[in-house]
Amino acid sequence: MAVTLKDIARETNLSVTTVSLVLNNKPNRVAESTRKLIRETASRLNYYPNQIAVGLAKQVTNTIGLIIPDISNYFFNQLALGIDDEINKSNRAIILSNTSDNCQRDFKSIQMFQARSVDAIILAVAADNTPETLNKYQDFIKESRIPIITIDRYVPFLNCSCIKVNNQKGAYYAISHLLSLGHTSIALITGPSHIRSTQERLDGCKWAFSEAGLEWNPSLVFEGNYLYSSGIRMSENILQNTKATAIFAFNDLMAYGVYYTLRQHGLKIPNDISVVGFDDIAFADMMEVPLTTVKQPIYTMGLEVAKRAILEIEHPDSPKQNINLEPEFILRSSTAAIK
Amino acid sequence: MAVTLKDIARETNLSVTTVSLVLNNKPNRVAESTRKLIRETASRLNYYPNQIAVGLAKQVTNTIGLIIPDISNYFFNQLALGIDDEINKSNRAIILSNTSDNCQRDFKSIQMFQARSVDAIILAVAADNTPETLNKYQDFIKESRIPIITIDRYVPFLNCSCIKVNNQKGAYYAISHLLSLGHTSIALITGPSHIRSTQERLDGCKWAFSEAGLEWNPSLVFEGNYLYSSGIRMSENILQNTKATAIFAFNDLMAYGVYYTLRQHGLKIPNDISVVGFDDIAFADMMEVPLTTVKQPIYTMGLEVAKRAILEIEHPDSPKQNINLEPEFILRSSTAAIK
DNA sequence: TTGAAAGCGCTAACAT
DNA sequence: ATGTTAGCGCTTTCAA
Repeated sequence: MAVTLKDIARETNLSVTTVSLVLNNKPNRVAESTRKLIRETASRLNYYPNQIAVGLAKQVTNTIGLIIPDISNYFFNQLALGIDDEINKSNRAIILSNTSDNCQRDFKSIQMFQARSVDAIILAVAADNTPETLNKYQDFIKESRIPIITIDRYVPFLNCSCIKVNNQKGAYYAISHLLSLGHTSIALITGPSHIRSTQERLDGCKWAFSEAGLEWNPSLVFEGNYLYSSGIRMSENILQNTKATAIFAFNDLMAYGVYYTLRQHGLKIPNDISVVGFDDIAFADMMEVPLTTVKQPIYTMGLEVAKRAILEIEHPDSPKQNINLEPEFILRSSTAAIK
Repeated sequence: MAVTLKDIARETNLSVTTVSLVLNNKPNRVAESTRKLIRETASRLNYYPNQIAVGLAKQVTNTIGLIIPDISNYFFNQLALGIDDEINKSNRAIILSNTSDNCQRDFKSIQMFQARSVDAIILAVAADNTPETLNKYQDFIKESRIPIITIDRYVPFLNCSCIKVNNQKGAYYAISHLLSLGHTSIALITGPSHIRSTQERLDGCKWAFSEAGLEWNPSLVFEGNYLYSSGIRMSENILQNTKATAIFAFNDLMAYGVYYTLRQHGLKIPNDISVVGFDDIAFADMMEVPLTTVKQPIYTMGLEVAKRAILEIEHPDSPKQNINLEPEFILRSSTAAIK
């Protein structure tokens, strides 16, 4: 059994109260000599407060719950890294739940985290939502007395802070770049259309097109699901059904799927076709043709969301906030001027 | 404030004990009618037991601590996925700590997890160890009343279970394959030599060479650090200082570094030089030349270590166990017979 | 300057 | 069949 306050109290012939007071640096005027005595025996006995007991007594657990769809996805593990680094500074711990993009597990995890009295929840909602399940989030969050911060995937009408990248602007950068190279027939591989970030990126594309005075062409829009395999599938479609000279995939994973398909067809990037991605996942420079992409400041986003969570823990009444981080256009070698 | 047992007791005019008994399905003979009443009001009031209080009372938190060097590393996030999936079945939670390969944070995390009364700790020790720090692990683990399971990186003399892949055999597969293709001048890019898994893989290589009646040639051994960049650096060395016709990198990341260097030098894989990796990280099929490698059953390892942790929680006296999982040789396109 | 006592929400041994 | 009581390890109010 670990050393407790009681042990120190017995050892020093003082009360548990006094020991607690001293070890927590409370402003009570405890004699300097006894302070010293307590401190010394505490460190001699290797005392470390039982956080479970502290949690019960103070109703604060110094724990933050993190709910994400897939920790093996670069985006989310990078995020987790940022969160962990920030959380760590304040001596809190993070308790992790992986939902495999199943929103039922979102609900289950929120409940479990509440039962464990986490101080805040950071939530990247699962992708398998329907309008009905979206409502359920509202119920869960409305009743929650602990702050919930959503990340990346904004859920409309949810009264909680949300941190994400400025998707419109990112997509706008991508399309503008391709337009500036003379491409006008640009195929899009999007994410699921019910996901907010997909819609936002789509908006950014439209914005760029309309600014250039170009018509919006729905037959160049292909709905993917953000997975590698759908990049392969959709680019097959694109090759068969369009004369696109460029492809903008709504994330890098799908862009690499495009790479695969083009390789199979003996087409060269960027000479035969230009490709742009979104995210800037790690292994861009491992590819034979480094991918031009829109970089999301993922790690930074992790830091920010953690800071935000801590802020809402410490100031429960602070107004909810929507934070949009700025994307950055990264020019590499997968795009070229049209011939 | 959440609903407590007391609320239900008040609502039903029963004692907290009775309510607790019923809700925990204790074999006390509580009248069926009151059971029903309690169950109904509990679900009506949306009762969910406070896990912190349960933890304090039972000294069991249903929480497992996970300490890993780098969650953004494919190996570890795949592991985390397996652990999470297994843990989840038993309604436990996982509390995560990322050490950035800094062993001081290993110690800090172990301490924190103890303070939080986790039921078990799963530990992949940080890579920055020295003989002195290795001793410190012993102290920490000897004094720990909660089971600690180490993973992947075996620490000698540590009295705790360890789960990892059979590194010797994996390396043996890799070298045997290259030998069978007629390569005899095979360069090795290893990990840090003080890491156990490096030593084991080295052993496997030696075994294969000696079985083939070949001399061990230390000038073909290059010490890397398991990072992409060191794959690049070491393969530069190899090209400059050896006449190797094949390279076995001790992990895939470094193998991709080799890809990079060879590309820079205009060398073709596998015609000019053969490359074998270790791990089988996700994006093998995203590469232009799919990598021949030794697959570690990482996800399975996650499941297994979680099962082992649960077993040691439930049977604290079960003897410690060293489990070696079997690697699998994956033949793709990065190796060819010598010309 | 220090300590007693109540309480956080739950469990469990022991009454009744 | 149900309730009383003590206790898990800590914090905190109030009293001495």
